[in-house]
Formats: sequence, C-alpha cells, structure tokens
Amino acid sequence: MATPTPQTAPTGGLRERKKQRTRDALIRAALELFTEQGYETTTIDEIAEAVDVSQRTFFRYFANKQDVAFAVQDMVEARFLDELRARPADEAPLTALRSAVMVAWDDIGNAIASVIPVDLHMRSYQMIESTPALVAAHLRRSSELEEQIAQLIARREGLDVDADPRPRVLVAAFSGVMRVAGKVWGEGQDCTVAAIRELTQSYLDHIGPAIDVDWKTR
Amino acid sequence: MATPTPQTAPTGGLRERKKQRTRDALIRAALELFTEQGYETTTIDEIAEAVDVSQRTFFRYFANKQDVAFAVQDMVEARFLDELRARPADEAPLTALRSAVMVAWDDIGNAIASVIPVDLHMRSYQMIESTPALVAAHLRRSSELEEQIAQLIARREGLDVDADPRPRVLVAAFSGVMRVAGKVWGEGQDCTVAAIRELTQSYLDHIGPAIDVDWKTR
DNA sequence: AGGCTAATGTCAGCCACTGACAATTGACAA
DNA sequence: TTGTCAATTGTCAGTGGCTGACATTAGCCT
Repeated sequence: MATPTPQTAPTGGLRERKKQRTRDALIRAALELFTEQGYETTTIDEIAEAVDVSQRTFFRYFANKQDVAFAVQDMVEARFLDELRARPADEAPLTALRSAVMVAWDDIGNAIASVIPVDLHMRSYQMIESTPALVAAHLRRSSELEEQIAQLIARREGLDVDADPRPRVLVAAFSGVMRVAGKVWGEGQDCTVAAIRELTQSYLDHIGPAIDVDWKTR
Repeated sequence: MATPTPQTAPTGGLRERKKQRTRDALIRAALELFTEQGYETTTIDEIAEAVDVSQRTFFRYFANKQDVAFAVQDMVEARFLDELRARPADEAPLTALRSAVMVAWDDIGNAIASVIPVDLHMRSYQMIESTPALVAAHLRRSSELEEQIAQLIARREGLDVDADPRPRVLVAAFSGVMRVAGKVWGEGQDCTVAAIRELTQSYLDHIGPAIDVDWKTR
C-alpha cells in the first residue's frame, strides 16, 4: 500500500529501495517522453519499455496515465502543506501562505532533484498547461487542494469553514493568483525556477494588501 | 458538422430533422442512463442500443463520452452568452451578468424542455457534480467560458482584458459564486429549478455590492 | 536451506475511440 | 418518375487505457 513516510525514511530493506527506484524511473521516463513527443502520443507501453517493466507493473504504481504526470506535483504540494502547517501561528494567513509557497519553490531545487532534473519538472509543468486532458485534471486537483488549504487556514485562525466564508475566499483568491502566475509563466520565455518564483511573489504582493486590510480590521 | 443555429432554425429538409431527432434521442438516452446507473458504468454501446443506432454513429454526433453529458449545458451556456450580449450597454457589468443568468434559468423551463425533461437536466447536473471525471471536465469548461465572458465584459466597457484586470477579476468572482451555488444546490434537498434560481440570486446579491462599489468609483 | 510473502510477468478481456470502406437514403435535377 | 450525387449510417478491424486472475520470481526471516 501507500508508504507512510517514504521520503526521509531510512529505506529499510533492498525491496523498498528497489521499489522506490522503479517508481522514480517510471516518473522520469514518463515525463521525458511526455515533454518530448507529447502526452497523448505517448503510450504506457513505451514508458514501461523504457524502464524495462511490464505494462501491468506501471499500473501497480500509478492508477492511471494522468497520475504519473502529476507525481512530482504531488510531492511539491505535500511539501507546501507541511510547510504551511509549520508556519508560526502569529503570522497573518496570507503571509503564511506566501511563505509556504516560497519555501516550496526553494525546495524544488533540492528535494525534487533527487527524482528528476529541475528543468524536466519545469517543462512538465508547461506540458500540463498545454494538454487539455491534463488541464482538466489539474483544475480538479487544484480545487481539492484549495479545500485542504482552507481547512488548514480555518484551524489556524480558530474558525469554521462553513460558518465563516473568509478562509475559502482568501484561499480562492490565493489559488486564482497562483494559477494565473503558472499560466503566464508557462506562456513566457524564461522557464526557470527563479522566474516563476519571482512572478509568483510579484503577483501575490499585488493581491496581498487588499486582502490583508480586511482581515486585520476584524 | 456543427449546426450553426439548430434551435430556432426552420429545419429545412427531412434529413436535418432526422439528424436533430437522433441527436436529441442520444442525449436523452445517455442522460437517462447516466443518472440511473452512473456515468462510469454506462457504456456507449448501451446508449447507442437504446437509440437503435451503431456505436460508430454515436461518435459521429459526439467526439467522446463526456461531450454528451455536457450537451445541454452547451445550450444553456450559449443562451446565457446571447443574453449577455443583448443586455443594454448602460447596465453595470455585474448587473448584466446577473440578468443574463436569470434569463438563462427561465429559458430552461421553455427551450430545454423540447430536448429533455427539466428534472432530467437537474439530475444530470447533480450527477456531473458527483462524478470525478466530469467534475474535471466541468472545471475546464468553466474556465474557458470565463475567458469568453471576460472578453465580452471588457468589450462592453471598452477595456482590454490584458491591460485592465477588472474584467477577469469580476468574472472570476462571478464564476466562483456560480460554481459554489451549483455545488451547494446539488448537495441540498430541493432539486428544482426554482431552488437553484433562488440560491444563485441570493449568492450573487451577497457578492454584488462589494464589487459594485469598486467598479463605480473609477 | 526452506518457507512466507510481496513484487512482477503473462494472459485474457472490457471499453473508449478511430480509420476505411461499403451500404443506405434523402435531395435534386432531368 | 427516375437516376445521379452526396450525406448518413453500419460494419469491421485495430489501437490504447485499464483490470482481474493466476503463475512466477525474488527479497525476507527463521
């Protein structure tokens, strides 16, 4: 089943390590093929063959074709949520969100690199944005993440998401900005981590004050 | 191909009429099966068989399985856009959006009924909201519709969507409210048109003033 | 070494979807 | 009315995503 803490765990036996290597190899091969020749035109058989496993094994690691495309995103999001939970309680909500995002982007240069090259992840992001089927999946995933974030923010502030609309509203605005930033970056030239980091920061700074004011004057 | 104005057109020859009837029958049969036994568990073969056409014919009318689930939505959205374009130029943007939505809901009782019963459409809406694959598709469609609406609003006000953020922001807020309203309605008890009409109206009234103020004091 | 179990391979099959070609059927003119 | 043309449909074969069942391999532990 799902390993509770596969990341920093001492990776007990050979079995575990082998499994992790297969999984990483599948992700990397998949993203390489997706970004090179396109998502739709890449078959599961190609991915499996590149890693030298059977097609069936692929589906034992990933429930479907889309999931492998979002595997790295999953890691980034998990990091983001962890960081958000770790933010000091006296930080304003939007500030906490902002800080968590920045830490997440910085992390990409470190933790993610152990699985795939950073530039491959960046190209994958652009590939997702330009593949209709993946855009749809991405939006759904985002809306689910939004709900989780809203819950977290609400708890931080001692609120109930169903009683007080502010957590969801803040998160909706935040997510909207993040999505636009990702889209604009994907269409632009500079496809580096630094670029999207800067863009995100700038966009968040624009919406920040407007919301902060209302939040503080309660 | 896609008929430009299939709705109120005099439906020239027998061929056209027959085509329209087949299409309507496919939509109706599909929605009936989807709502009764679920989207995933319904096969294209079942739908085709219910209308007594070949599977291949189904795919000549709809590019994929999802499209037939959104066929009626397409009509409603087209109506909405038409109505929005027809709103007087002196109406405030949010007011125009609001009016167009209300007209669209009222239309459902009339125009839509010629294709499928209203309650089937209502149940289909709930079915979409509770089917992950369709939720994803719905979100993507919504984001595309948002862009169209933003362009329309911008033209009304003589603005450029890329230069002035207000059209997109207003539309994003508007769409967010619409989506939440749809979701809440879907989870509630009263699955009537009147109910969602009222809910939409109420939700829009809540966000309306807050945005109106900023918009008017430019 | 040998038994246990998790991971993998193989195989058969369902379903969404597509291209190609043949058969049917309105439309329209002679 | 009839014959021609073009649009609609059916049939067939094939690809690719995805799953269940069962046999096989390979790490783990005594």
